Amino acid sequence: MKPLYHPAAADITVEGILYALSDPVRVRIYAEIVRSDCPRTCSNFLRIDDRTLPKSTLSQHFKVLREAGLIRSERKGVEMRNTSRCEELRERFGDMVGAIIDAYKEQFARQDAAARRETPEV
Amino acid sequence: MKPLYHPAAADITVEGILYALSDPVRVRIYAEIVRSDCPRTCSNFLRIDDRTLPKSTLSQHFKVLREAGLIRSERKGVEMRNTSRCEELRERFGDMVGAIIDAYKEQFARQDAAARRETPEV
DNA sequence: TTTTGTGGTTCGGGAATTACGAACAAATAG
DNA sequence: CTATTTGTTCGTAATTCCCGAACCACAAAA
Repeated sequence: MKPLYHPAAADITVEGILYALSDPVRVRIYAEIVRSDCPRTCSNFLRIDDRTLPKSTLSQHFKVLREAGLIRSERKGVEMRNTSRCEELRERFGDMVGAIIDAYKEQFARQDAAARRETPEV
Repeated sequence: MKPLYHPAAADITVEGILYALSDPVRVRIYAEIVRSDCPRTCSNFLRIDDRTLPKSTLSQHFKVLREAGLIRSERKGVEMRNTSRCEELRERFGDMVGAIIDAYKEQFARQDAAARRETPEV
């Protein structure tokens, strides 16, 4: 099986990060990886945001996150342990990634609130 | 001619902004608009980053920036005045956009430095 | 050791986007 | 009016994206 490509910290680009995080599904995944203590696997996200995603699609999303430099993936037996590269990113980009995640969090909260207003619970 | 669509501040999304700024050409344009005192026009950017861009492509880039909510465009005679929507963006997203621009600035500086090392001037 | 199961990747093709040349539109100058 | 300048729209080729099907690697069961 092909080795997993991870860019060196110096090769991580802003455009790569922004592109990776410009997809709501990928952000949900990334935010959960950041938030979580233990590493997350691909199949932790088969259901996300009320949608069921095929695993081929998920695999692609993880690849994008990995090759953008946002996460580190290690095979551990059958599964893949994904962890965030926080420290390296902060080192290189200051609080940019944090600011993005925060902005998304607020947006998701708004959207959830709006949805709840539409459908005021069953 | 069709009216120009500008999203209301409340309708600006994080993913829209990240996507718009995940293209190096668009970032150069946006950064220049932010930096500049007077409004910038489309044809200010026919040459950018050592490439010549067709104006149809440029027009699309401006449209993406506008519809993401990053810039405001007003027809003034034959040309289009583009200004940044800084205040609204800061209001809504804090320092996210600023952090992105700063990160890009540093990256561009690095890349220019690396290029100069390759070609140590004629 | 074969079989079965699980987690994930790769491949292929249709759908959706993107880039850009050509034609067009609107304002202004001569 | 005609010519110029600035920018948009349209059509199409090229690229990218999504997802089902097939596949690969490892582990545990038989």
